[in-house]
Amino acid sequence: MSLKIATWNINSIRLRENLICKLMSEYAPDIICLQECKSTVEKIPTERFRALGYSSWVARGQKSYNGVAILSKLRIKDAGDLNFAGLDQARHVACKLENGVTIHNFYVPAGGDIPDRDRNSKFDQKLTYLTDMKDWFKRNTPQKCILVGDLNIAPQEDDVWSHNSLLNVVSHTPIEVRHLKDTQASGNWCDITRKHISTGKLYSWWSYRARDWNASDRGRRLDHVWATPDIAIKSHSSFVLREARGWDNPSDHAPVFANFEL
DNA sequence: ATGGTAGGTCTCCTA
Repeated sequence: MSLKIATWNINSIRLRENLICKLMSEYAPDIICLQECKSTVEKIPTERFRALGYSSWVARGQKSYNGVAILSKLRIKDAGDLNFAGLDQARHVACKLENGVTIHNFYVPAGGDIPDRDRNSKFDQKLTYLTDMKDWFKRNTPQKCILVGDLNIAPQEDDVWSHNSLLNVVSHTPIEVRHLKDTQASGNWCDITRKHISTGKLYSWWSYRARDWNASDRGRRLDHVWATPDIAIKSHSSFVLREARGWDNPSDHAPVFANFEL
């Protein structure tokens, strides 16, 4: 069976209901993982999603901040969530499909502005969150798993518009990259996006603050699709839907897609 | 070197 999955930091699921429906109608992923829903679970508008075939869904939410959801055309069997760094925030939800594949959807803390864990508690929480992820996947060896989400780190030089300019900017600092790599290694995760698009600049986020995000193109690849080796060998293509950043009233993130033939 | 925009909500926090 083929499996097409998309991950998208939506920056308010209620404000962007139309854009999600557009993605569903025009690109028809089997599974859409959303982050920054900024909504309690009860207020998520699921009716139109259901009408478009996404009748199985799970979410974790809170008022104003964070929030994650998995909207699926395939029946979801089981769901759960993990709470890392003692934050008690809606930053993770997981589900198991009937074909035995598990999907993890993460929204890693952004980490504030100052890249120093002693001076900035949000940066400390981000690194602790990644360490807790690493420890959890070390203790619970993932198999037949796909991990997606806004991990808020652009690890490679080609994942940012300027490696040198961003070395001291939260999202691309060496200590964050090291933490992300350690997390990746702990679960034996394969970076699916870079498996298929191995060289060249690739971004999934462009700041709202740019005068012209498309012309200046100062992007970062903050959104990721990973898979365990048993699933990774069955992946065959990936893409970032850059055009979605230019849709009306857009999120500052573009959806990232991966295709599998399981 | 600085400030730029966006969303949610309860007047400022977070990204």
